[in-house]
Amino acid sequence: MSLRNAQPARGAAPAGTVDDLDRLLLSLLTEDAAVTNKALADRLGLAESTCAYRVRALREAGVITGTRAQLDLALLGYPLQAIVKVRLGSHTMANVSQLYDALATAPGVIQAFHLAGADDFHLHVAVEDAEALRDFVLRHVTTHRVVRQTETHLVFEVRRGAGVLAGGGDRGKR
Amino acid sequence: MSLRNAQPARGAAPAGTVDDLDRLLLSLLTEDAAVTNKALADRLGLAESTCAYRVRALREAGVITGTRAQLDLALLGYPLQAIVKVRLGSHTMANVSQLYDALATAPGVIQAFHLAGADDFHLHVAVEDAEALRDFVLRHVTTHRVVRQTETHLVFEVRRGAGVLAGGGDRGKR
DNA sequence: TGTGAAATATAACGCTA
DNA sequence: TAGCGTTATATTTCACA
Repeated sequence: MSLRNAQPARGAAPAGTVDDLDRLLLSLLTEDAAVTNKALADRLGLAESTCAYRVRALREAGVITGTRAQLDLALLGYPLQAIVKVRLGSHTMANVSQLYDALATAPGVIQAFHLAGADDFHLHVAVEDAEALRDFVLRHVTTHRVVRQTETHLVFEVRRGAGVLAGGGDRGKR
Repeated sequence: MSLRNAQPARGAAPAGTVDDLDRLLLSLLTEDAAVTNKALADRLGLAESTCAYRVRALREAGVITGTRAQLDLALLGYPLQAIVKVRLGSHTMANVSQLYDALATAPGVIQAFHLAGADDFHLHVAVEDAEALRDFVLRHVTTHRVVRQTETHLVFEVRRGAGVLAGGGDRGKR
């Protein structure tokens, strides 16, 4: 079980299998990646060595891509968040990918979504105040010639969702 | 400087001040929260004790709200992502907050945005396939009576943005 | 799975500028 | 007051049995 075998074992899934225990583990790590291995092992009823082994395997398999610190943006002086919808006038490959690069690296952008549909991109941004928001759009979005239209919506609140591991193991059995 | 004083010092900002060094620190921790204190200190040219001190202070001040493991959703079996726009028919406080709770805890939801504008919520979801996406919308969104309309858009790609700390210290000087 | 050695983190201290 | 270096203690990690 689990993804210890990167080599195509018998009838296993291509990139290794993640079992329910792994899912529980991942679920706990997405809540708080700073938990000690001991605490993790205790909560799952595993030996510490086994627990550490599984976590390392998940990391090496690429399932865990990294761990990041979460910041309180308001405390940092960026209390205003918005979604900026971006529509292009031209959709050549070069245009799109170049703009995507520029948008994703613009200061204040938390996440950049490349979408199918009328909106090409959704930018989730955090800024100091309304003026900074206007500046952001004018400076980093509408300056690009390919951008035909933008629409900015205030974000009242963002919540982390339950994620794909919700339920703790009853999903993914298809 | 920095946020050692939670008490309202002279003309300082309410919750303490975050200086450029703190911002650099935070920037590194948002990239990889698993770095050792020693590595952090080395990279910033700080003494380990000082570095640990500042990180702890940032944590206690609430600037760092936690650390989370990032997962490769595709590897986990959820290769399809979408933005589900949700519009309500009624906007009473109770309706909105109750629905928000339900949406944010629905399995598959990565993030839930509560927005100003025509769309009340944007849900960023990850699912197994197109069928699961349809099921998600029918089961967890349109079932709620207050939901008047939904619109689902495929996500081609999501990128982490530069964040508010981009530039490493030249921002926030207003 | 359990164990033990090496590495690391934490907290407290005095000292300096 | 912020930073530094040191200490002692607790904890973690890693390789191996």
